[in-house]
Amino acid sequence: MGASAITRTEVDVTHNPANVVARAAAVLEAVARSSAEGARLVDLAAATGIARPSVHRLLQDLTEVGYIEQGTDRLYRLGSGLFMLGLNAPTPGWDLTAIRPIAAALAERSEDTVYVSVRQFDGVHYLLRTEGAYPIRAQLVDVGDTKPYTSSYSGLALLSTLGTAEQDKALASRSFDVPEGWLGDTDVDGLLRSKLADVATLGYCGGASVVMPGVAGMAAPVPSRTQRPYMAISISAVEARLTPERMADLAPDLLEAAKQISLLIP
Amino acid sequence: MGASAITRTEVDVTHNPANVVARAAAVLEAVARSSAEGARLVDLAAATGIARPSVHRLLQDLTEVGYIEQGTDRLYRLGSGLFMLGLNAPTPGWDLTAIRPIAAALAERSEDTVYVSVRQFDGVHYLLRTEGAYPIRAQLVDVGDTKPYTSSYSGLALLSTLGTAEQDKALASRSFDVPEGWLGDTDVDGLLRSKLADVATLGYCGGASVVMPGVAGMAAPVPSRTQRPYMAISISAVEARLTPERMADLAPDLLEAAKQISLLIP
DNA sequence: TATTTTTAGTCCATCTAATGAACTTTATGA
DNA sequence: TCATAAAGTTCATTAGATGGACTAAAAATA
Repeated sequence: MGASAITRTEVDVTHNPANVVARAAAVLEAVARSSAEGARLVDLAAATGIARPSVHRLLQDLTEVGYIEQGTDRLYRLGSGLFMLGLNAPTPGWDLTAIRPIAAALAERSEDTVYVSVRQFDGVHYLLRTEGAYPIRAQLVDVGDTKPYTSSYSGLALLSTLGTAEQDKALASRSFDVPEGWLGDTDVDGLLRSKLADVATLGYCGGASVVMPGVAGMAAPVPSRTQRPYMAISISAVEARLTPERMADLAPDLLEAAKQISLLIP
Repeated sequence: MGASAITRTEVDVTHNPANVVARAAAVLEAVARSSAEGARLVDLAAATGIARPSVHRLLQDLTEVGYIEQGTDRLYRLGSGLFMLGLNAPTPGWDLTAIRPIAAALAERSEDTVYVSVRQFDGVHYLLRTEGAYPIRAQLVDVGDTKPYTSSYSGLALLSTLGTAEQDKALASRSFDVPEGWLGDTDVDGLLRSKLADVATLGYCGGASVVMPGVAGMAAPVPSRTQRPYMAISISAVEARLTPERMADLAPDLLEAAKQISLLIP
């Protein structure tokens, strides 16, 4: 080694530039993965492994084109420009042929109806249904339907993964088809919020006769490797069959099915 | 000019590097603007003003992250990665759950189908539809569809708020699905321009059997507090029900609905 | 089928714009 | 008030983006 020379370090390995598009995408997806409340700059830097100043400038550039928005709380969120692009983008080919057997197994195990659904705009879009062996079924939704979050446990499971702003909005505009006076003076808002909390603590939520008299259900969000959860799996049955005990009994199977599906989706 | 010297050109003004994120976004939006069939490389280069090789590499990078897909026909389309991001992105300010009741009230009043749509790139994107009580309906568009400006009165209402350059462009490329010879020797260009003028003078435009035989419609742009109008509300019905008299009768309700919606959007 | 025309994709010298360490500013909270 | 942490800014360095020129591969035409 040259004993002479100045203290000049051998090489500057600090820089690590790479494909800017890939870096910007990494930042976008880090934001998408973050809590719906928004993401902090430091966390995005940590998540992507990109230096803070670089992340900061990427976020600025992305803000300029409307793909990122920054709140007064300084947190970064996805921007509505992405929504507009997303409207024109094709839906990913969910591999339903691979997902269906998992749902079918759960339907066989539970003997009731299993739904798989995805979050779409401001509601739940049902992708598939598999019937269990039990002959009495409540046919509340069809495959292809899109329903408000508050109209099903699937919806609540998905809503629980969103920010408080979205939750407040969904609860404020809640509307499920219940007979006048059915719920009496129940604190529906509080009830629904407790269901949302259940998802956080138990990984699923469930109940009976809230959405519709005589109908019970339980649902869990399906984790995603790349995004905030956007898919849910649920079991729907007549009230008598989904007692709290039975729900606790089925919960491990529901969560296991969700986990299996998570391996098949982006 | 320097008589001496070699043929070396004075300066190389060819390069025009700029914010990569902005360029990638420009390419994405050029693809989004293109026909759903896909976009050709040359056209994207022309649309964005970026050199073909650069567009090509940007497309490659965007493909790598799933924001662009290329078919075997070599055409470039938006990728499903954008759909996934769009899922987590906020809708651009407008709150459909608040707008829907207003549309529903107009549908109830008119007994026919009411659409709410937004301007998107070079067309009209339908956000919601509420059916009226009248049983005979023309189902021309679905929610989620994006149609050219010239294919509906909603489109004309939105187009009227744009510059003459955009209007000329839209009218030049007009294409609606009418039977061969349906319009005879009508001056379609003049007719459409008169509809655009109607919006300026009356606040709405309407007519029958231009877009499609037997179908009539009327539409008004929804004012925006912060930008040029980007949303429209329209009534669609079979021709017999939307006579000029009835349109004049319904116009105040249409404009009132537009005004109410304008209070709910940015 | 051969020939032309058009478009997609590749290569590479140039040099801009992206990068991150170091620094300043702003917010949070004790 | 001061301390701490995060946001945001600056700037020398240089890696990677850029587009002209070229080649390859389709379409289009004869």
